[in-house]
Amino acid sequence: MKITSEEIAKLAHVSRSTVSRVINNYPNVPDETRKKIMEIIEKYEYEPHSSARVLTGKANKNIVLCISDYNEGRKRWRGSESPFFMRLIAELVSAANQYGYVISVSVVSSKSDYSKLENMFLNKDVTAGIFIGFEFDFQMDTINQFIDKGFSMVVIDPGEGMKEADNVTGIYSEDEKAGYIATSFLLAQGHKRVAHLAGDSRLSARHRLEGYARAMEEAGMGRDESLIRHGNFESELAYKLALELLRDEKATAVYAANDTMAISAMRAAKDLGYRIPEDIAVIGCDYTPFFETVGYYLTSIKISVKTMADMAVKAALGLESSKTLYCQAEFKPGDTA
Amino acid sequence: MKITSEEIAKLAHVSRSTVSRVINNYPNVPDETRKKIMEIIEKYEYEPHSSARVLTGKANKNIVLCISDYNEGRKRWRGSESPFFMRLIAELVSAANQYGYVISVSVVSSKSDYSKLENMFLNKDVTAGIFIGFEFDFQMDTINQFIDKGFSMVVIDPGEGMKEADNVTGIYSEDEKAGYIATSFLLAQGHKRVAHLAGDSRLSARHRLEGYARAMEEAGMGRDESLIRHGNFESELAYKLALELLRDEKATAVYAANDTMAISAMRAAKDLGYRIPEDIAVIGCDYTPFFETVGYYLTSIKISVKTMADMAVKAALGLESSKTLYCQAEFKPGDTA
DNA sequence: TTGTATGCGTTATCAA
DNA sequence: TTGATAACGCATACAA
Repeated sequence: MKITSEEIAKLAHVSRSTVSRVINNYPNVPDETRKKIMEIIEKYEYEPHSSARVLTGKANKNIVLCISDYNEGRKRWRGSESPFFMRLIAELVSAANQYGYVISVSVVSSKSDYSKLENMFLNKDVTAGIFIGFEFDFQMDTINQFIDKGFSMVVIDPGEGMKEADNVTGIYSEDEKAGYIATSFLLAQGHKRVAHLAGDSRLSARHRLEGYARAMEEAGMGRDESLIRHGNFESELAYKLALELLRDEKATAVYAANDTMAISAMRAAKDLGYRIPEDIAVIGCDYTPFFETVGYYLTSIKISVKTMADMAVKAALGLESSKTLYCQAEFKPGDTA
Repeated sequence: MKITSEEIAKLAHVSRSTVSRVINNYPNVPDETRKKIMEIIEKYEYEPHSSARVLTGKANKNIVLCISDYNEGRKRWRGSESPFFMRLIAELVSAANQYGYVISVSVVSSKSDYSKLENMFLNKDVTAGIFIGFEFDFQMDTINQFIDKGFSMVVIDPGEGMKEADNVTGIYSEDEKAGYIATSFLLAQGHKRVAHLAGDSRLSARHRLEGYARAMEEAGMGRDESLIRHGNFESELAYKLALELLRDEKATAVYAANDTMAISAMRAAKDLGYRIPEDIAVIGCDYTPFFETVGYYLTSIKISVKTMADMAVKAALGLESSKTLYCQAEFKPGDTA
C-alpha cells in the first residue's frame, strides 16, 4: 500500500492538516516545520492520493483529449490515417507530460460518448479538455453546448461559429498567410498559371484558399476558378484533380492545401511525364517530416505542430490569457519548387 | 452539480446502499426494486462519481498506455515517427473506448516518470497498463520490476527475459512466420538470391530474420550472410544497405523487416535503374495502408494492428486467460513482388 | 431484503 | 501557527 498523509503526519509529529498545508503550499506554516515535513515526504516518496483529492474538489492532473469521430456508427476513427493528426496527438502527450499532466484520449461520436465526457468534467476527473477534429461548422453546436456548461476547454482549428467565452480558447493556424506565402513564392519564380488544390469545407481550407486568391489578385492574375479544384485533404481525389489541373500544362505550379495532396499532385505530374520542379512546381502545406522517410522532399509551408501542442496545453492549464491563439506558418524549402 | 446516489435513493424511496447494489449488480435485490431504481438512474443519467468509487477500492475505468522513451534527457518521444506505433495507439484507443474504458497516455523515460506511473497503479487510478516500446532486452528489468509489484499489465512485443506471472500477459506477432512466408513467396517466384533487410536487435527483428533463414535453408539455399544486412527499421540506413544488396544484381529480391525499409529498398532499386517487380522484387512487413496514399502499393506481410490492440485491451481487462498471445501474420498482395 | 454505520485519503472550516 | 472535525460520494460489513 501507499503511504498516506496520516502516516507522514505521525512521522513528523504534526497533524494531517499541517501536512496538507505543506503539500498545497499554504503560507501559514513556518519554514522550519515545512522543511521537516518536506524531508519526510521526500524520503517516503509520498504523493497525495489523486482520487481523494478530487473528492474534495480539486481537479485531477488530467487533460482529456477529445477527438471527434463523425463517422456515424462505427467507433473506429480515422485519425490514424492523418499524419498531421497523429503528430498533433504525439506532441500533445509530450507537452502535457512536461507539465506533469497525463492525457486521456477519448474519441467521441455517439451521444453516450458526450455524456461520458460530460461526466468526466463534472467529476473533476479532468482539469480541461482539448478538442480536435471539430473543424466543421456543423460540429460547433456540440462544442458550444460544452462551452455553455462552463467546462474549461481548448479547441484546435475550430469551425465557424464557436462562441467566445472565458472558459474556451481557440487555436488557429495562420492559414491565410500560409496560402499567401506559398502562392507568392510560386509567382515570384515566374509561374503564371498557379493552381490550387483546395481542402474541404473546413475553415482552415477556406483560409488557405483565401490566401492563395489574395496572392493571385495582388499579382494581377485575378481569380481564375478553373485553376482551383476542391478536394478533401486526401490523396485519391487529389490525384484526379491534379491530373485535370496539369494536363496540357493548364497549370505549371500547384499549391496544395496539405502535404498529402501535394504528393498526389507530384505523382500526377510524374505520370503525365513532367519533371519536378523543372516543368511543374509543387508546394504543400503543414510540412510533414515523415514524408521525407519515403523519399518526398516536399517544399511546404510549415505549421509547427509542436508549438501548437504546447499552446494547447498551456491554454488548457490556464497559462495563456489570450482566448484566441495563432500558430505561425512559415516557408519550408524543399526539392519541389 | 452532478446527482449523487443519495438523491437517487431519496427519489426511489430506498437507501444509498440499495442504489449501490443495483449499480454494482448485486444479486440480493428483487427485480421490481431494481427496475424502479434503474428507471430513476436512467432518467437522471446518474453515474457514480469515479473518484469516490476509487476511494473505496474499486479501480478506475482507465487503462494507462505506457510508451517507452529511451531517448535519455529529452522528453519528446519518437513514436510519431513510426507509423506502426501511431496506428497501434489509435487502435488501442478505439478498442478501449469500445469497452467503456479511457486510455491515458504516459511516456516514460526518467525515473520520476516511473514513480508517477507506480502511483497511478497504487492509487487504483488505472485498471491496468499496456506497455509498448519496451522491445529491447535491456528494458526488461524495468518491466520485470513492475511485474513484481503485482500491477496488472500487458506488454506488446516484449524483449527477451520478461518474467512469467499471473499479472502480465505478453502479446507477440507471428514474426518468425512472417519472415518465412515472405521469403518462401519470393523463392517460389523463382528468385535465387533473396536478401533480407533485417531490423535491429529487438526480438521481433530477430524472429523475422529467423523465419527468413529457415525458408532459405529449407529451399536449399543455405544461409548466406552476405545477403543479410542489419538495419534499424528506419529509412535512411535501409536505403544505404539496399544499395549494397542490389548493386550488380547481387540480390534480385528483398524481404525487409518492415515497410519503411521496404520502401527504401524500392527507392534504391529504382535509383539503380531496376524495375519493380520485373527486375527486383520487394516484400515488406507489417502492412501499413498509409503508404498507399503516397503511391506505394507494397507487397507485405500483414500484422493486424487492430487485432493486436483488441487483444491487448481484452487482456488488460482480464478477459483473456492465456498469458501469451500471438497476433497472426498473413500474406498481403501488392505490386512489388 | 434492506438500512445503518464506517471507512477510503484528502482538503477546508473552525476553534484553540 | 496548529489541531480536531466535517465533508466529499461511494461501497461494504453488519445489523435488522
